[in-house]
Amino acid sequence: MQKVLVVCGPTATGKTKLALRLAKKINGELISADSRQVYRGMDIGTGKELPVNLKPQISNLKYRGEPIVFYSILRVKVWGYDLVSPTRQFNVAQYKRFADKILKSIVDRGKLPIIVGGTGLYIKAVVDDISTINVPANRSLRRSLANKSVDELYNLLSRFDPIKSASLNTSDRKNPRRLIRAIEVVSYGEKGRRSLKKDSKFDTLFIGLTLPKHIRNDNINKRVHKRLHQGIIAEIKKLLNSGVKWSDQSMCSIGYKELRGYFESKLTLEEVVKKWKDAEHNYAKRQITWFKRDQRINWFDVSKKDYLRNMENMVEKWYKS
RNA sequence: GUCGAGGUGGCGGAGCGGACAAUCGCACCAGACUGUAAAUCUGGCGGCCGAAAGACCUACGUAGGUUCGAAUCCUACCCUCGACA
Repeated sequence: MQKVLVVCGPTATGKTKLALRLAKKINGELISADSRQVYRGMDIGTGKELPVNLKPQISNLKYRGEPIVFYSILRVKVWGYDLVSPTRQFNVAQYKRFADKILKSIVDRGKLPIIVGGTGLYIKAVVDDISTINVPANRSLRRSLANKSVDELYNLLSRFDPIKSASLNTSDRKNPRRLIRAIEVVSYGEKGRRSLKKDSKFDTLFIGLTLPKHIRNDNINKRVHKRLHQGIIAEIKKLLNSGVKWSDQSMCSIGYKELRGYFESKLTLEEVVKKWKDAEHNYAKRQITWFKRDQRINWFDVSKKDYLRNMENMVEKWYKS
């Protein structure tokens, strides 16, 4: 069975660095599972591990008619950066199509695919698949539903798909985005749903990286300042000048959306930095909540002395088996 | 020093005699998640007991007072801010 290594966990734990190290050791290539690093020109704020002046290389693979680029970092190929323009929408389905293709290509070349990132849903889509992933967005439906209250949406869903509506938890019942998506899925009809195979087609090893909260938050705070020094403000200026709008999906990324208040002179840099840090802390928490549920993940506390040796032992043992 | 505004939970900020342990936002804690996922959404959030209902305690600058009852009214004092000196 095809082996796939997954390196996941909350932000600011050093996933990419670790994955690069492992890739060198066991001849792997990285596939970034990160919903923001897909955007071109958003480098500093999304934390792409790019050495200065490193240029992307063009592969012979295509995605939506365009050649897929990759970066060669420490002689390891890294895929998943710079997939689309930041003026575009992006979603799991697109990611899945891209990742499946790259994964196959890595395997074909006899290398080990290493999926690395903090976007749990993206990892899930590749490793476990998502049954309704092929139901496309229905713009006009979404538009017509946009102003409805959650109760109206819920009632609508109940009418079309009572089983689905009854199965929703109290949180999702009040989540307009999910309700609209659920309606979108029913209205697409049965052809949109496919049953998933119970058994994964991969032999997957999950490595999860953690840090005690105070260290993690400290890392995050330092990283915020680092990114400011690296020039995220200039990066945003450049994006705006090139036609990216604050309302674009890409710009609602942490770091960017907080800086908006500063750009519009509504907040001081200090206030913005505080918000930015808070947003990162909250994000890390959400990631932890997501990943915690996955029993397959082998967790390693990065602040512990022997974590590297223990983890590498585990990976090597799995790799050779 | 005088005049004016104000002092409320970790912070911002409502409340201005009973329905107030105190709207709401932030932070914080916990959770959800199947095409926006760095998104979106849910619950909790003074203390103590409790599964819960609920009880009790301590709280709206400090000290008194009025009242059956005060974060809300009165008095004095302390502090902050603005204006005038």
